[in-house]
Amino acid sequence: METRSSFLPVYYRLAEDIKNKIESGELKPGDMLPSTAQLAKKYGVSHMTVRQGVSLLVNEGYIESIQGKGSFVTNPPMDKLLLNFSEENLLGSNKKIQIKLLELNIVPADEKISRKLAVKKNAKILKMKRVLSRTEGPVALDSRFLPYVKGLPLLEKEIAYAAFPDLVASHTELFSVRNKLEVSASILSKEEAELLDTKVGMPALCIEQIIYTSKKRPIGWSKMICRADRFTLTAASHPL
Amino acid sequence: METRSSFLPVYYRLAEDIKNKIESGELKPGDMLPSTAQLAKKYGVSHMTVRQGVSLLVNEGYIESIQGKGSFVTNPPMDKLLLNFSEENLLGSNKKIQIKLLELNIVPADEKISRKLAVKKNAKILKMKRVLSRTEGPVALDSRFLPYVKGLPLLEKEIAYAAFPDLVASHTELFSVRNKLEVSASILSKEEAELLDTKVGMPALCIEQIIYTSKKRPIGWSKMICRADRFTLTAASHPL
DNA sequence: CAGTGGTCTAGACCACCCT
DNA sequence: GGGTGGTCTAGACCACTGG
Repeated sequence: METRSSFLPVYYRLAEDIKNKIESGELKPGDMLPSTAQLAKKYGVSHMTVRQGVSLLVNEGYIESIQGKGSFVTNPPMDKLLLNFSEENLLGSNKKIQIKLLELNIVPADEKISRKLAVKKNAKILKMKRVLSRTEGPVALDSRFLPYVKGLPLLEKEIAYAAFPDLVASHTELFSVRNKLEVSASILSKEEAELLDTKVGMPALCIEQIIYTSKKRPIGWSKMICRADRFTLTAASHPL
Repeated sequence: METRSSFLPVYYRLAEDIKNKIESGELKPGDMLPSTAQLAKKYGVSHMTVRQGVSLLVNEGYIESIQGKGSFVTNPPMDKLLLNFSEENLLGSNKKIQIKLLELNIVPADEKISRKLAVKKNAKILKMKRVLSRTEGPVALDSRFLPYVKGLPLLEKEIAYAAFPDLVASHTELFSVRNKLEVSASILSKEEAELLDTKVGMPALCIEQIIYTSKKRPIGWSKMICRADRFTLTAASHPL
């Protein structure tokens, strides 16, 4: 008749148990867990089930297991942070997003582009330039470059609204991929300031994105200039 | 006499096998994997071993498993990025790092600090201010604030050189767990420019860090102003 | 219903570390 | 050696999906 507290898997409860002991301070970083055999006995489950639970904690970064020695509580690395970067995120989840396409061209690769995209100089490059706005006004100015592939028409809607990685994937017909971000700061030029409806000399976050194929070939480059007064990047340590 | 290509676990080879099929395009995002039973038969291993291999791919973000339906190739999310932020990283791995402690004080919490650290106004706050330099000169100016705990002396060496999360943990004797970052851009003030050996009006990356206990209580706040011409943040999508 | 992934077992064996 | 984690099995049962 007792209402069981767990409709959850055993290995999961075991993991929660240990996690609680860590967060309450009963187990401190560096401490060794009971051996799998001991835990198996204590919880009345099999060796494999214990391992499944402990593995979960290893994946979550709470525990480090060392063969032949034991499993130890780690002090979770706080210098590894998860950064969420997408346009929805940037502009808020509202539908009050305005995107204006300023330019859409095929241009020859100049020095810088050919370096960034690892293509020959004067190779055909699809270039687009957009202004992203929220209700209160312009937030970011975005320039995107990708190798032009003939016979792959893109709808203007798609060009304007697709997230960069998706756009790159759809234009190049290559799958999956790596995304590398570089974040810097700059000061708005006259042209940038006008497009972003503010004054020259204001500070801006400058976010460069390079999209790679599975084997290191760059297939897309994007540079985003964000008004610092209207946008900040956030990141948080680990999943926990 | 044949040299076996695998001194690696079976589940690992199985995972690599599938991974290769994904990266070569043989398996596309959305495709369903063979069922665990089929894979078990094909590779001549047990159900559990197959699951171990597939789970690995799930953890790495290649596969999504749905109970009752199947396991499917995902198009890996490119908006989730891993950011590495530490002072070694910031200043390069060299030992040519110079850290100068400009200020070390106990100050009463002002409006802003009391908000950031969720303490009462005028609570005692340990404040320190540092300049971080590489060989070519100053890179960043760093201000750190944490609630003062009496009877916890800190060595000056420690104060100057410890990573912020470590410092916070050691001063509060709490196991800090969460680290939240906020990245913005600003323009150097006269004072900042002097300390960083450059001119007023230069752009700077502005990185705020807040350290939390396991249950959301803020126990440390740091604000770092980085010369944009000497430092950029980088992040990359997922593990792969 | 049959087919899928998810959990769990009881036991075997291996690889590694320490003493 | 004895203790640790890591791999693997053969089979049982459950939970969920879909026709």
